[in-house]
Amino acid sequence: MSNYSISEVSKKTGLSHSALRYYEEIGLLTNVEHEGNKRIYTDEHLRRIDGILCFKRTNLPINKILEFYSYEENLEQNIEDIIHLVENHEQSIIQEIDTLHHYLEHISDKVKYYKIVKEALEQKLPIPDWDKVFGEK
Amino acid sequence: MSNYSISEVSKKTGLSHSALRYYEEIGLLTNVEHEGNKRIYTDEHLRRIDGILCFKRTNLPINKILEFYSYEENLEQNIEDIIHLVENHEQSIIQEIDTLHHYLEHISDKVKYYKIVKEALEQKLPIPDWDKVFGEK
DNA sequence: ATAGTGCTTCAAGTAAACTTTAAGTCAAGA
DNA sequence: TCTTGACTTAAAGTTTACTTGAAGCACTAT
Repeated sequence: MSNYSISEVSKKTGLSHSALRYYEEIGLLTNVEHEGNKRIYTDEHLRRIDGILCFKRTNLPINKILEFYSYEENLEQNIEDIIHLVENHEQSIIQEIDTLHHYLEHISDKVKYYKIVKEALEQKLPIPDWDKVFGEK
Repeated sequence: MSNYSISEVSKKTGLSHSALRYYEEIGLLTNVEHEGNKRIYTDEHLRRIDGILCFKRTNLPINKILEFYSYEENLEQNIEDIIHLVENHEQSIIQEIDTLHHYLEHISDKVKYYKIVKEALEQKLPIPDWDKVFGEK
């Protein structure tokens, strides 16, 4: 169990100093001790930050992340809510992956199309229509 | 080739009236004619909006979308840039899908964990540690 | 004649998630 | 002793992508 300065935590987590202070201010990081006038973070904090980043990188808004950790304070009483929250989030990630897959195809088509356009331009041929390349609709 | 009022376009695309006006204001929707004092959208506009939404839903920021359509104005001159833009975007979508898959596993573990916790609570057993359920690290 | 509907403009307001700035504390090193 | 560097606080500022509000025009229905 070691202690870390804000700079060390920033390096380890990729979060800026100001973001770390912001998280503390809004109550997302709690129990940050001060030795003299300096913050001290523990391994416990690092684990919490890992959790936060897991939620954040999957686009759970901060107020929901706050909600999650507030439920965790009293698991017994909030077990239903916490399961609800993480299950919902799981579904929204699955949904988002699906959406991205769907639109990725369109974007890949655009890549193909503009490469064909480039070829045509280089050979001074007429620029082919999208519909001619991919068919109507 | 038909014409559409702002309300019809809003219904068809899911974009709000104000969003449509905003897109016009920033130059993302161009050549919107006014008959009397009313906007008229064409099939051309609907196609453009489809394109915009494809980019938007894959998290391409609006200024990049603007950039894309400004390149399109002069394909010949900007073909390299446009290919660059769509290829970059394609990669960032692939990357994002990957990230989501990665964190989805963690979230699914959380779902499992809290369901086990719920069982334990119901049977008045001690709440198992995360590490006991999933192993260290 | 009046009310309602659907549109218009322009300016100001909003939410999320930080960042920036200004002013100050504290300990170590030259 | 003085300076440097890492830290502190509190308040104001930033960005993105819109939304909201106020005031007004044009047409239709009563």
